[in-house]
Amino acid sequence: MPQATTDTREASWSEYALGRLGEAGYRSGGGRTKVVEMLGRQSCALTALEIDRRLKGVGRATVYRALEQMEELGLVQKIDVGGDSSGYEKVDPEGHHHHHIVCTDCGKVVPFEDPALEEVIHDLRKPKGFQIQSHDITLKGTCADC
Amino acid sequence: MPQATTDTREASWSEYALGRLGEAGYRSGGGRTKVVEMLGRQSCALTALEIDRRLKGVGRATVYRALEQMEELGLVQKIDVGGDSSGYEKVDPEGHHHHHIVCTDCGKVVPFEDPALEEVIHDLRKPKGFQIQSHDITLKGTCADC
DNA sequence: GTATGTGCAAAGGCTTTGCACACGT
DNA sequence: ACGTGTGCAAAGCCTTTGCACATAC
Repeated sequence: MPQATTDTREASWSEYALGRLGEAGYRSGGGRTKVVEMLGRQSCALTALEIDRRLKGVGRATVYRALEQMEELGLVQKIDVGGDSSGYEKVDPEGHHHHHIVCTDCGKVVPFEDPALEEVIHDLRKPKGFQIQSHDITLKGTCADC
Repeated sequence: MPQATTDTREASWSEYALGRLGEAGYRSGGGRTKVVEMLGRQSCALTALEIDRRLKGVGRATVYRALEQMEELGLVQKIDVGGDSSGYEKVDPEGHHHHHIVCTDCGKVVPFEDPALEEVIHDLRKPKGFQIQSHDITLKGTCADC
């Protein structure tokens, strides 16, 4: 039952994120909750403007503020999607994640994952004194349609 | 003679870049040449505004246009330096390159390289039909001073 | 001499901030 | 009731574009 499993994972991220926001001292407001639920439904990145466009009743400022707060708590990650605006996607609390390939011609973003890559990144010898919080790998190239 | 070796490498990138720009049909203009030489002197990324600030006689538009043209030819690479603006750095024609760690607190950018990482990236199984041109890996965390 | 390169200034687009009002606690 | 969250509009900042002049070929 792959579909059910996916739904459960996504639903639990929203709950998890709302919980963490509560613990961090944020009150539960309508706008931010909608942003959280919107991101929870996505499997890949969305730009702030795209979220704003889809969330009709929510102000643009609220979207940006919610994303900023969640990024600070490590609930979402800002990623480079190769345009003027950046993409945001939920961070899996269990550490499972993917990376992105961006088509330099049409702008399409395709997610991919690679266990060997994760392993190397994890074992990386970091420069002196750095405490790594996240990593973001973006491949650029041209897709089959371009 | 490590110093001499470095100087040679950097000087040859400027020449190489200017040559490629010429082959691509661009005339040699004063502003763009200064941008090329400025990038040639750097070992790591610089933002467009930083280049503009340092190049007193050159217009901001010229800096952006030069960077855009060079990125299209694959002479420079645009990288995410975790702020409002993006960084640009020269691409080594021999394929030798590094990646970046950005401090989320102070914004400091530190370069690093890792042969094992390069190997894995190179051997990566790309999604169907994608032709990879470049890759950009950014680690985020806090540095020793933060 | 003609087409391209350049600098300045204005415009454009994404993001942030100020402020008054609504809502959660 | 008090303080936080929200939406709207204005401001900010980086980047791009328009245009007239200078420069390369």
